[in-house]
Amino acid sequence: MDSQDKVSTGGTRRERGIMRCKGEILAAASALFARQGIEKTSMKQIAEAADMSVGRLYSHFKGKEEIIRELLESSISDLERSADEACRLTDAPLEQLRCRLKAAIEHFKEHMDFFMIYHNENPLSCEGIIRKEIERNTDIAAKLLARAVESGDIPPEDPYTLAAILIGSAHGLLHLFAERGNEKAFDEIPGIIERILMRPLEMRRKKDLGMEGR
Amino acid sequence: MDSQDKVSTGGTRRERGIMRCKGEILAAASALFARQGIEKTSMKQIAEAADMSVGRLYSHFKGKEEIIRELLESSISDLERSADEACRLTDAPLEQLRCRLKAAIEHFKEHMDFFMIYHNENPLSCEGIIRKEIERNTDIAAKLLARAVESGDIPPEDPYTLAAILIGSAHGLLHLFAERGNEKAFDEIPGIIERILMRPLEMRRKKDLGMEGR
Amino acid sequence: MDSQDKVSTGGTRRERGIMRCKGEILAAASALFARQGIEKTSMKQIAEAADMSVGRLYSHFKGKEEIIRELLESSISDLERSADEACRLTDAPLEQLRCRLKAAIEHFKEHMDFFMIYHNENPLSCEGIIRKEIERNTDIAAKLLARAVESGDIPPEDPYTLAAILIGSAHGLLHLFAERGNEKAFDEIPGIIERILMRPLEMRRKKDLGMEGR
Amino acid sequence: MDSQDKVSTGGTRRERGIMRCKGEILAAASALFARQGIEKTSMKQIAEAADMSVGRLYSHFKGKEEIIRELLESSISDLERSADEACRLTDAPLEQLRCRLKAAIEHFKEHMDFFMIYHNENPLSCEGIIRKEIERNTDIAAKLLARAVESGDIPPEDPYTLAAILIGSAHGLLHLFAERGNEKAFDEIPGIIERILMRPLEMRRKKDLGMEGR
DNA sequence: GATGAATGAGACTTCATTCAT
DNA sequence: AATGAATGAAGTCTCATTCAT
Repeated sequence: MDSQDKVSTGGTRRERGIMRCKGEILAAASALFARQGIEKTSMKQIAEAADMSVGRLYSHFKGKEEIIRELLESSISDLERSADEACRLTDAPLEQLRCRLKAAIEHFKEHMDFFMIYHNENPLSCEGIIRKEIERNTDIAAKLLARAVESGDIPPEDPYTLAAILIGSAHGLLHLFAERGNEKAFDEIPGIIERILMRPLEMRRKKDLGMEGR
Repeated sequence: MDSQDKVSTGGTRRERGIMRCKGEILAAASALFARQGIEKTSMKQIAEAADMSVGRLYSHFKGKEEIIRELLESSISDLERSADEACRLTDAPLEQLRCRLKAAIEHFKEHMDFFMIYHNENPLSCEGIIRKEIERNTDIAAKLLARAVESGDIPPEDPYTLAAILIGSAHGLLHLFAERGNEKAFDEIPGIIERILMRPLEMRRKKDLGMEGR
Repeated sequence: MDSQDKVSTGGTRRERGIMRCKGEILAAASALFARQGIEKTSMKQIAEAADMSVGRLYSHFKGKEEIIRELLESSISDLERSADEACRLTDAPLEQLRCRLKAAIEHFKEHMDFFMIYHNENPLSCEGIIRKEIERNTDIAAKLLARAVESGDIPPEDPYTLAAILIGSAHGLLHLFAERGNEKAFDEIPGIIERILMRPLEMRRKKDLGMEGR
Repeated sequence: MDSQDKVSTGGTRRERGIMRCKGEILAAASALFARQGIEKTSMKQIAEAADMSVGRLYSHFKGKEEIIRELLESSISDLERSADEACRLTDAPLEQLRCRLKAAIEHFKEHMDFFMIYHNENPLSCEGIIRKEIERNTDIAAKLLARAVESGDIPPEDPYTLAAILIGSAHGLLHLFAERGNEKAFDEIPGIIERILMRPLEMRRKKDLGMEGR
């Protein structure tokens, strides 16, 4: 369901061929970037990994920069789509946040190459695409949290602060488990965050309410 | 009290000149690394920023690699020293953790260049120095948290999980405030973490105890 | 029949193009090395002499070291092949020695660039390739001389001593004639060595035998 | 008795100091050149080996080139002086040749550093000083041999040819023994050359005379 | 369009030489 | 005169990009 798999749908046969080719390039680049970093990966290496000539890379992309940008943008848009789809079934802000978090973590688990790039690469590289995505994510989370504050689900904390803590915690746990080579543990992250972060927040609000009720 | 300022003490006049020069190189490199990343910074740029010839860099450092290593190692050891000194006055594990966190954040605030490098650079670069430091910090925090669990200060959660959340949250908040160019807000981070993470943890434990007490 | 001329046989058109290119690089390098020495020849000079860009050199060779090694090794192996082929028709050790000497001298005459490198270059350079070749040649000559001693063709001198004298004399004469720019005189060297060195040696043996015969 | 030891004679105290200093530089350079080659030896290395600053090298020599030239010239002039002195006691050309050869070999044995430089270094380097010395030596030997031919001591061969063989043989043997690390064997070289080269030459002449006598 | 050899700018590094102290 | 830090030219090598086939 991600960009590399999208190659076989729509367009003429030629267009599909082109998309397949672009997909192969991006897949090869992704694997190399994840393993050895973007800067240390040369166009020749990408061409060899994608089993094609260097020249063909330039038929499909303007240059290395564009490969990086397109890879990051498509990966990020896949990630966003996953998150967006995951929270369609509910309107409750905290529920949406939980769904988005779970979807994002699942996505990383399924796309470890992207995870490695996203977590290891300098977020300033390639015009700050990664940095912008982090900001964007924080924004979305903060808006949901603002609604949760308004509706009294959680105490009146600054939503951006809460978002930063939430996302930072998730990153920290992903890092910890990835370091240990224990990607299966990714599944536990939503539960951990629920127990350590979300429930206490909600509890605090309920307790306050209970006290107010007297 | 950090490596760049240590320039003016001890040694002959010539030695002090040498140390000043090394300091100037490291300062110039630090600023460039922070702004544009390590890989994108050339020896020529460092030399120009430090207002000297390229050759002089090689009188003081074996090569680019050594500049990076020395900069990171001295910065990290400064950071560690700050943290170690900050927690000397207490034995209580949670108190030590709070002190270390506060010291680290203050250190980052005082050394924004290092902060940018530490937070943006690929943690695998330069033999994984940054990665090791993150692991080391997680280790220290986890050990303190383990003691806190044992002594019943916090509920029996996995200490590494808690450490990852704590440090991840701090990173997230640092990132948020740095993004906004609001470094003054760094000071609020310990309070935020106290309120959102630490107190609920401790409360949960006390409530449990209270319930047990019945 | 030597490496530079082997260009036009076998392979696809492209492969032949590549071999031609390698050949041109080796030819240009050979001429420069002969004229001004290996160390004093830069990659830029080689590229200019071969009428190509510096980068192209690195498409065909890993670096300068490899150009030197490949040039020396192929030249030396050509020399050895010439010598080996020249002595196939006889089994008599002294006859083989004469054939090898003649072939080597003819080879040098045909490949003056290689001769200059072989005779002028520091024999320790490039992992001692030249030094090893000299040793190897001395070994071969010494073994043939040992057989000649055993079979009574020459008096019982130490074969390595004789080999060193033989090869040293040849080198001395090559040097003398090369210095004078008189490469045609190379042809006379086998005759000279025959008259001054070989015949007296054989004569001595025969005289001894004659005396024994009484 | 060579240039390095000459420092303590003549001139004012200052001049002697300067000469001592030059001698130390040349001695240090000589050792380094012998061990690792001229090109691979840097001015800094020479200064360190001579236990002085780089700047001082330039007080005594115009540059690296001049150190090389002066070292080679003084070493060569020592060698020549040894040879010249050795043949003062006789007028017979062949006897003079024998004395010169013996003196040269002894000189090499006593000054292995110079021997290594003389035998390994590219004879074209430094304006061809080594090459000129070889030519000069060949000239001297050839002139003595010409006299020997004239006076009927040896048969009427071309004296330059004989000289090249003689010197080439000596070089070959020096090489052989040096390679084996057996410098003591240098002493045997005059005897070997006598037996293998000189005596047969003289014998041939005598035999011819004897035959003529009938 | 596809190929991959070729280009050439630019990175890192070394070192002979200079010069302020 | 002595020092050795500083200079900067020059060398080796890499790699994104181009272009003839």
